[in-house]
Amino acid sequence: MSQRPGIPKGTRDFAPVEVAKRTYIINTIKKHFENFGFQPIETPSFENSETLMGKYGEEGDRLIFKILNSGDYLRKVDDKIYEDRQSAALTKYISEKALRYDLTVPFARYVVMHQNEIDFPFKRYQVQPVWRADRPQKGRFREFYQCDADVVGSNSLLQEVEFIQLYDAVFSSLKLEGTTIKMNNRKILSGIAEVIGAKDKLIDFTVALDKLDKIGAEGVQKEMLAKGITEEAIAKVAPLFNFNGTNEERLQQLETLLKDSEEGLKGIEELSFILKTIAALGLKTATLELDVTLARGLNYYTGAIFEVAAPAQVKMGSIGGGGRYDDLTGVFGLKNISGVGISFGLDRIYLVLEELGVFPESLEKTIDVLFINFGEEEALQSLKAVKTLREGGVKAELYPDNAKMKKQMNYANRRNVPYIIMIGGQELSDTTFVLKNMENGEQKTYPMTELSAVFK
RNA sequence: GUGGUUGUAGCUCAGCUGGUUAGAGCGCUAGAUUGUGGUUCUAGAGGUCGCCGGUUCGAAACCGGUCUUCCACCCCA
Repeated sequence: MSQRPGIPKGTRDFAPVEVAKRTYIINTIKKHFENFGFQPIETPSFENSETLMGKYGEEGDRLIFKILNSGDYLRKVDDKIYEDRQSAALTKYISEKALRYDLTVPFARYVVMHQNEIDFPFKRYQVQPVWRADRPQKGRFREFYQCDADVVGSNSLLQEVEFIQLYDAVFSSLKLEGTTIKMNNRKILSGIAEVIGAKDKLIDFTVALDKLDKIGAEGVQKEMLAKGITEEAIAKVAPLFNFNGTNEERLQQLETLLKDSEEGLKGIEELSFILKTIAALGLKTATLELDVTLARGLNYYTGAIFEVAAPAQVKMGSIGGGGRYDDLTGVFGLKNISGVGISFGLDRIYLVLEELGVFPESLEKTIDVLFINFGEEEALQSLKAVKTLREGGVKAELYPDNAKMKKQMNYANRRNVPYIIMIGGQELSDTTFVLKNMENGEQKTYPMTELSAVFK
């Protein structure tokens, strides 16, 4: 009996064209990472559970793929725990390893483990798959690639400035124009929570605020009330619900709101510096926008928070995100090391480029030239030519069988081969070859000696 | 994790309130065309109707479960 083939939900196979397009994106990103001075590292696809658990909040723990222990793992489980059937409690007895959930936490672990070999500030990049036990949707998978660049060991806000330039450089290079880099600062969010007297409800407050563009001002107020934030407090933040104008104007409004919060004012100062510096340097195709409702990754971000939105005409969640985390390595025992980094969502960028039709056409081409097979002797002559071309860097191949011409031509067509070369009985005796342009159908006979020159 | 949605040929989809042998277009294979592809014509191959169970004389269709797809929450790249 043969079994029905299938792959787990949220995972994909990639065809040759898709791999070509993904490689194109990855190479573009890597090129810019290196251009900005980042160095690559890689970490294992799975980590000890304790390295990952508790780093992404309760929700995160649920989405981490756990790996079942090897061997007779149930034997070691306490009878009481086993009989209670509490999955969460049982997990730590039967699973000690888990698949990587993102690249930031493993990086923090790496920094702590290798602190004595690292020269700070350390700029690293990492392009590897991560796994989340999420329910798939458009642009959301259970296995996907993240492309991260982070700097640890520098408190300078110039790092934030560099990351904004990096986003701009990569997206411009990918012809993905019109992206919006949204920026906020954890200190501003804390400051707002402080001045409205809801400091203890920071997370609830920001999570609700983050939904402004989705559920509107009324929805946000409703959710805040439900989370126990008072009406007076909500009235104080009301100006944020109609927050517009230039970045400068927004900063001024914030300054008024946060005049009594030392932390909030610090956040404004940071944002102000970054905005001013970027304004002086200029961006190619991206727009930098101050967005006080942006509140992602609060479990570890302490300063700047970034998120990149695709051009408005594409309906897609964020295609990148990042921020500053002052104490990520703290949980692994290394204090006072500040980090800041950004991430590119490869799979989503792919979908956006596809939708906008901005992948280079050349990615569709598989080989430069196909030789038609006319029989044993002709094939040998063709193979000699193939060898010469390959040595010159031309992607060439000979059709393996002496099949009908139509079949061989069809094959060339389907593979988008731009040229074919025919060496049949006539050409064999003349030591010539026929070059045919598959696009316009033109063909011409050349002496064999001109083979390499033709492809220059 | 919650609620909903989807599944019929390789692909896109028809298939009536349950009723003979489940169809179309595209694609594929072969021929027309033994050294010339994309066009045209002709013929052909290809289906556990997602899977399991139930209702029924009879199920692709109705019901339950399950898997998958997509969507809204949650969260997030």
